Amino acid sequence: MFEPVPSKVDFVQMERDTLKWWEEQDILTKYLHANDDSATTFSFIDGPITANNPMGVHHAWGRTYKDVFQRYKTMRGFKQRYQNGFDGQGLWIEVEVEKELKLNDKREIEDFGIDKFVELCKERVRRFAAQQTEQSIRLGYWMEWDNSYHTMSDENNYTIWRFLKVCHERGWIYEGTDVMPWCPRCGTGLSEHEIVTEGYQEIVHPGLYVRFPLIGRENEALLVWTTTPWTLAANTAAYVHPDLTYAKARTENGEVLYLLKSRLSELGAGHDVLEEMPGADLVGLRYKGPFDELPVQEGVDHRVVAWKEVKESEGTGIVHTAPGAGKEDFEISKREGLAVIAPLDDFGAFVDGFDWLTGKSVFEVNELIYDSLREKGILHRIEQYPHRYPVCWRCGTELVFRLVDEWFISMSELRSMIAEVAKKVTWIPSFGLGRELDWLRNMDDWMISKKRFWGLALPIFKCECGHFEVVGSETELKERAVEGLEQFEGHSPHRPWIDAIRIECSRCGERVARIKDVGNPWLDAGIVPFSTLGYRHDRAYWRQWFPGDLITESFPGQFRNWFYSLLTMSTVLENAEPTRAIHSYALMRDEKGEEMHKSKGNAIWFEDAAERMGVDAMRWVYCLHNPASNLNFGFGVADEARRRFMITLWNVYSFFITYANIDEFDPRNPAPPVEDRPDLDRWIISELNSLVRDVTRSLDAYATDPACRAAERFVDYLSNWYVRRSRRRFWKSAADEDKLSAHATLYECLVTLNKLLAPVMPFLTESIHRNLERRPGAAESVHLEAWPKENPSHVDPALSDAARLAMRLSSLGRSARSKTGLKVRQPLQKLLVGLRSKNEASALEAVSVQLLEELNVKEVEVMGPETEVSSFEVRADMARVGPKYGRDTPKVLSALSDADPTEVSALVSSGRPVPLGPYLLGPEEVVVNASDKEGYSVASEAGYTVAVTTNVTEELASEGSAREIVHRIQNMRRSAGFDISDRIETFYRGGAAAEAVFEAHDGYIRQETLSDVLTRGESPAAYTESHDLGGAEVTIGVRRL
RNA sequence: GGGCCAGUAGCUCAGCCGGUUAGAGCGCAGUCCUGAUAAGACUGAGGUCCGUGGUUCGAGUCCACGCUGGCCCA
Repeated sequence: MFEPVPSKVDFVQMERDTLKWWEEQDILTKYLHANDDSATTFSFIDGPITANNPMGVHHAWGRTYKDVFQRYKTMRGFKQRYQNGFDGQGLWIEVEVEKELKLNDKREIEDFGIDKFVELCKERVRRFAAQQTEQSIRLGYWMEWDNSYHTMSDENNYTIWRFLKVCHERGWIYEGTDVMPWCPRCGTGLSEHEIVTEGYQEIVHPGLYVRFPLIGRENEALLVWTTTPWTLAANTAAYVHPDLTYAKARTENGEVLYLLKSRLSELGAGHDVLEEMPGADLVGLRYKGPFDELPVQEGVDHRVVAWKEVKESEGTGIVHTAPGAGKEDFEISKREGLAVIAPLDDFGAFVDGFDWLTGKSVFEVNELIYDSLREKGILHRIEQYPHRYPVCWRCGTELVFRLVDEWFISMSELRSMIAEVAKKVTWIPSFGLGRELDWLRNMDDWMISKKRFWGLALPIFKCECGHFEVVGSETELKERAVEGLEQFEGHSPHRPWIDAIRIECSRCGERVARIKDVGNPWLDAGIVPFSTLGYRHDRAYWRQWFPGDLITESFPGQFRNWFYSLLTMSTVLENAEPTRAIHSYALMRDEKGEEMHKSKGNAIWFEDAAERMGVDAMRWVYCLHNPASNLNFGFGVADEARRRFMITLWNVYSFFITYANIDEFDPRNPAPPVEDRPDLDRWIISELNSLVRDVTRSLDAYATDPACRAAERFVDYLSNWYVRRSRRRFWKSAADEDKLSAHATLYECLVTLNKLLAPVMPFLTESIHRNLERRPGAAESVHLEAWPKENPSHVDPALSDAARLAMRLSSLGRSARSKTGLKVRQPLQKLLVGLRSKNEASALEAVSVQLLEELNVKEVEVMGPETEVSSFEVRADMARVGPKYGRDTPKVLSALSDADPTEVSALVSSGRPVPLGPYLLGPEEVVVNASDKEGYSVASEAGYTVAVTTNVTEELASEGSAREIVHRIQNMRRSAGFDISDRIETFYRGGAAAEAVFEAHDGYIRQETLSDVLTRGESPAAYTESHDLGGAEVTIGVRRL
């Protein structure tokens, strides 16, 4: 006996129960070790999740993929590592800890104590790692949770040292001066990766028009435009576009100004153009700078320089430049030999040499700058200028561009090496490779340093003498250390403890400290295929698991972040691909397709989602989706998944259990051989085996969506055709071979389907498995079962075709019937079927009984020429005609359209070829649709035609009434609260016509309603109702026997 | 300015190797069925498959050039 299954189900409660059962039975441990002795391995490398906040539903999406692929491979018998990872070093952690401590900037962190601060960072990571672990378990994500790796681990950090050492040995590490985007609050530079991700906001800045008086041209000035007033203090040059036309114009108040001709409107009305010239004519002119009185400006030669990127669409076409405060400006300054003035310190305040500006923040000097310009009489105008401007992606502070010393890995040699490695990876979706290569072509050298506290301690020791060294391991550090080892001992290789170490400069012998910088966090994640696989200590183990078989991560961003760092580090260390396949997916949006934001209120918390929609539904939505496109996620779509798929599946399962229990079906007994079962059974078994094949192929290719779509189609077949068509086989009283066959077939379908679904919906399938699978040798958990194997000998395309034909004809038949307005309960005499080709006649033969039942007709007949259908449409079957006749096709088509359709259809339906001038079309090459027929209701589609007779004879009407009566009695049985299998006595009383129906169909009514006897009259002991039967009143009573 | 991706029904999306009559779900209007039932089936309305040109007997599908949107880079 199976546990009875309620038709209504609380999936969420079921998930909680299943979680508890897994825990009690320690199923996870059994799963993790299921393939310990397997010779084949599958190496999944987990991209570490940032352990800085609770997990969201977008994380759940990615973690579902990770889980699904690993579960699938487990069922396939692959040995795996199941190691989860947490990412925990870097600025994003620092920012949150700063908020918790209410610290405002780097100086306050230093006052607070770097050691305490760093410990709190570690503590935060551990806290959220624990929470994310709990959430992941709720998601049904099965990993070896007490073996998760951390990027903040010593091993991870030291392995990065090893990588940096190799880079250094190849000469790729250098310290460079560059203008970098800089966050004055965080006091650190941002790499370009960080700035492009989420770094821009719409901000209103002043658009400032300033006159730069030309030297040697009295009363003439350049009209210059800028949106960053503070940079004027560091101005050293002005750009013009050499090819554009500039104008010299006199304004109403007599000033003579130069600017782009197309921007003359900036001067307002009433100006006179004195002269026009190309920008090239202005190049080389000298001007008086706006802040020449500042000490730093002493001796600076301000001149006009050509630059082809000057835009015509904004400003004046004359761009002020401060090479110490702009990235492109700095590059041009190197080319043109311009003076470079670096105005800002770490916190965005002016450095020494700026007189009254020194010590003031860039954010507070605008008014002072305007006053000074006004005083000098060179301020022309100020306007409001809204534009997109970069902000710090962690704290939202406006960035400044600042001249700094940072550490880089040179990409000039590596670039092409990485590209070659990238090509060895299978990218899913395939455009991933193109994106990665595009990034590789365009990227600059990799800036690896960050002037912060919590992160990889860059093992670079730079001496006053200019020499620097990279330490490659903890052993080397201890060997080289000449000071500070005692303070460091017992600590992780982090600031501040590691900063105590001094080594001896191998060039000059001085004692040298580590540079203060920490590392770019993508180093932390990129080293994982080495650090977590024992690269430094156990090469044999590492070789067993490297390269990985698969990683999966959200692609926006990762091409320049994790994918990039993985490829780079693996190229440097081994010149090998870190993973054989990279699976990636797009972004999650809300149900309306808008970005999810906590502040917008449309974000969904993982816990809410898990408790309201259930994680199986969530996982199903994820897996059904094409990962290359954004996923619009919410409660509505999950609800739909539950209704459309899960409840349908559950209903089939519940149906099976109900009848299996009634019939005491025992799956341990031998089932009838498949080849002896009826067509319907062999058909669904065939579909099942095709499903096994399709799902297996899809998951082998890391594609969940085609697998899920195939499963949906199968469940639809199972529910809306197999069970629907088999119901009477389960209802009937006789326990014969046919019934056993039906039970065995449905059982096999459910058990096999359940395994196929197990990776995607681990909870529902576990619940079904535990109830359904009682056979000897079955695993206690579905997740410990072996993956089903396709049995090709059970796949029969002819059965599939026949079933599809039956479904199609049924659908057309229902369409034809619905036009008559007669209920399906009313039997009709005849069904005429027009087939697309003669070959389908045998298929029709095979399914005609199903059609009779499904459409409630007495006979089915193939439509022939003798059936007098009044009008036909004939068409060529292009899939056959096109390839056969090639360029003659148009002639064949026109000949066919000229022919008489009635004659053509007569030939076709009798299976004879159709002569069309020089051509002879085979009957299978023509498609006939019949559109109308006297006395019939017709429906036609795609070459198939179905017609039903509309005439209801007295006999048919009586039978229809009998069916109606059965229907009413069935409902009464339910209203009376009888059990499905209760036997009853039925009483009836009404007019003569109605009573005649009972008498004429006595056997049928008794059989259908489990009535042992039909009694004319009424009984007080019976549950009694009055019914209107085609205008006549009938009183019916039912009594349990 | 360069690269990548997408554009199919009101919405969200399928559509394999080109086959002439393009599908699903949701939504809308209606009908039916119901011993799987807080489901299900069917019917209907709704489509210049972004545009233009090309290849082909035949193009939603392949090619070229555009347009629009998104992402990335400059």
